[in-house]
Amino acid sequence: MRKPAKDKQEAILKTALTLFTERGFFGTPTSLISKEAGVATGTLFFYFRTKEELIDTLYRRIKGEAAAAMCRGLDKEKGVKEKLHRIGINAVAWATQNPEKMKFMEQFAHSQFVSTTAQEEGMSRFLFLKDLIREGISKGTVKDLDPDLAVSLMASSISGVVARASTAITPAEREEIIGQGLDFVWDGLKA
Amino acid sequence: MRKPAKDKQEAILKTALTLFTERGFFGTPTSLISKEAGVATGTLFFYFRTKEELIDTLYRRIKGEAAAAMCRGLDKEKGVKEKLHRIGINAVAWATQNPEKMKFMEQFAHSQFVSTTAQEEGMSRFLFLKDLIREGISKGTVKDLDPDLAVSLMASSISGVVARASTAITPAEREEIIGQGLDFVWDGLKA
Amino acid sequence: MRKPAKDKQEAILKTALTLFTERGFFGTPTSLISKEAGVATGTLFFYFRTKEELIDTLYRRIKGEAAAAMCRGLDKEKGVKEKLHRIGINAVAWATQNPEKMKFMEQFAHSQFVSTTAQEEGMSRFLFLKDLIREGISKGTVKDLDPDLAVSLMASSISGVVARASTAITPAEREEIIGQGLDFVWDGLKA
Amino acid sequence: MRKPAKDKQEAILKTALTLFTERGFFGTPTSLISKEAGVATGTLFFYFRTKEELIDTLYRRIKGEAAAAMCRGLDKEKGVKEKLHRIGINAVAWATQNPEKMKFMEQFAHSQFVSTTAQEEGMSRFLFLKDLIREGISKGTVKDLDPDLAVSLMASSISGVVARASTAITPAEREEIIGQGLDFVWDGLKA
DNA sequence: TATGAATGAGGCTTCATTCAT
DNA sequence: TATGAATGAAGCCTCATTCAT
Repeated sequence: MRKPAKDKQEAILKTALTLFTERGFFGTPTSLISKEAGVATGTLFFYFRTKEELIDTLYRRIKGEAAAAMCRGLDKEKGVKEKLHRIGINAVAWATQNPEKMKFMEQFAHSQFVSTTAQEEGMSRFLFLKDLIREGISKGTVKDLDPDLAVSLMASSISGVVARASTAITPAEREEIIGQGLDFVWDGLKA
Repeated sequence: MRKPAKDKQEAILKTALTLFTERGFFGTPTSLISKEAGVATGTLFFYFRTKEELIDTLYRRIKGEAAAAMCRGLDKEKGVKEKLHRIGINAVAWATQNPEKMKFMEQFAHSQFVSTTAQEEGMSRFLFLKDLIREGISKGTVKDLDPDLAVSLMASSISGVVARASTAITPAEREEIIGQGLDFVWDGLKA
Repeated sequence: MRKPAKDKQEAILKTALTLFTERGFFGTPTSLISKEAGVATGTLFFYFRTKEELIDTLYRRIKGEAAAAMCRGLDKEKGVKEKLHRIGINAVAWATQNPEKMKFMEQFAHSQFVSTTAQEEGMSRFLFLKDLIREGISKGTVKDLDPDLAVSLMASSISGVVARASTAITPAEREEIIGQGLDFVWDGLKA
Repeated sequence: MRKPAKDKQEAILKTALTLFTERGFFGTPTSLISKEAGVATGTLFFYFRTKEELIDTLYRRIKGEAAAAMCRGLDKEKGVKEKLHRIGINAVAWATQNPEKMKFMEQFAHSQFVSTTAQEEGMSRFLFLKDLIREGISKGTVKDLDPDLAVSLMASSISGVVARASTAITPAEREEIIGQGLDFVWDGLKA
């Protein structure tokens, strides 16, 4: 029964994500991860040399997933405004549908001590956003502001929207909140 | 030799703030805090029953300081727009001038496992902001959006501005960034 | 009852010596040392940062003791022969009376991986032996051989004597063995 | 592709010898041995039931080799003196030419916790030496000393010679050292 | 108030060994 | 014969916390 290769690795990653978001990186012993994942302690360290490597791997995966989700259907949009809007919708949708992953990423971003390599590597995936902002500025659709600031503001605003949206009671209310949030961002950016 | 009592407590708090922002809550042993603060290990636990209590105390203090800083000169402003602008300026100024404290608060906000009591208590200090937003909406100066969302967006945007501002090289550049950031917020909120 | 300072440190060193000689460095968990010494696990690491540091400390101590024992009464002897003889007697006597310490040192000397610093430092204590050999050579009492070789041969021969002496049944037999061993060394060295 | 079977077993033994002398028994994980030997972890345990058995096998082999080397050309020598001298030359030559194996044997001899069976079995190969000493004593060529002591002294002296010889810089220097060492032994033993 | 030696639960990681293939 | 993923006991060490002084 040693067939389903990598099955255990997946189980570990999945369990780790849940536990980390529930209890934090430091509140989650590796022993608990392996127990909940149904594998031996040694198995975790067979797939990930250290706890930190496990966290990093998780981060890279999720960051990739998020980046992919944000770009979904992006090529169908023509104007900068539409593209930014689509990105916003995608981002908020992904974050709302994957609250654990969102929480994980925020925890990661704000934790000292965890590998900065992964942090920087993750950022590189969002360079296209900066380019989009630049394009908007040159076309006169977007205000003439610092592109890095614009990216930073978009990211943090989405965070803010998601935080509020997650306390919404009805789906309708949540939709409403999300719509208002995206308007805020666009009104803040447009020329 | 006539050191005012509580001197050591202050030393502990000050040292803890620095170490926590440098190394994170979990990367900072209490033994290191006491050593760097120049007191014995036991002394720390004389003033704070647990490490968590030390963190909480620090949080409450800083949150109070931040709230006070945000309100500075607020009564001199008349309109809602002016008031919101002043709050924004104050907030960004405080965060920029107290990067350690800002970093501490963000770390605190995103760490599971640390007391939620302090977290909620801290939030209560910002209720006045919500009232201000409501006032703006009723007067027609501010968009008709969910007040909680507005507060959340303001807070996260300020975070975004500060993150970008902290990478600015010249003071002039920083001022520029801050100005653009505040414009973003207001344009996003105004009716 | 926290008075007898350093008492626990001594207990740890003493227990460690016994256990290391009985079970080897690697066959002796630090947890066993602390248990047998009647202290908490943490206490061991309060006095010695690592297991290796404990081993090193023990080594340095014992090496110092051995060196001191070898020199006992040395100034009363006049000729080189008498001095070498006294050193031999002292060395064998010490080793025979401190079998644990002797075993510890041999184990240490032959274990890879343990700090070489202590090993070299220990050697320096025996430089006087080399000088004595040199003196004997120049006076024509000792054969003209390489002084380093002579020191090495003395040390290893003493090891050989002790190994055999430790299997002696009666004290008289042991004395006989020791006498023969010392004769061997001197006959091997004399001009 | 027609590799003679047992090829892997040889590779394991060879690699193990090198690693053990470089890093010690406990500093060498079986996983490292198999990796360096180019075989799977399981393969090592196919040929040797336990790590200890691997060490024992290595020990027995090397001890046999050493014993054989010591006896080389022994039947051509007539007198006891000549025989002892030949043994000495052979022993030192073997040890000098096989430093890894020598180091391995010394490490083995001084490590507690490793099987004593092999240790005793190995000793039995050197009984002929004791007989030779006895013969020398009865013929009046060798001092009248305890034969066990004599064997012990010869073994340890050879160890001492090798230790010093291994730090020699030129081959000529080494030859010189070895010659002096053998003289020491004989002068120490002769009647 | 202040000290710092002492505690011990618990964390991360290693590694000899097994076993299904 | 040979593989290597999987196991889990056990090791070293950390660190929040206590308490006698």
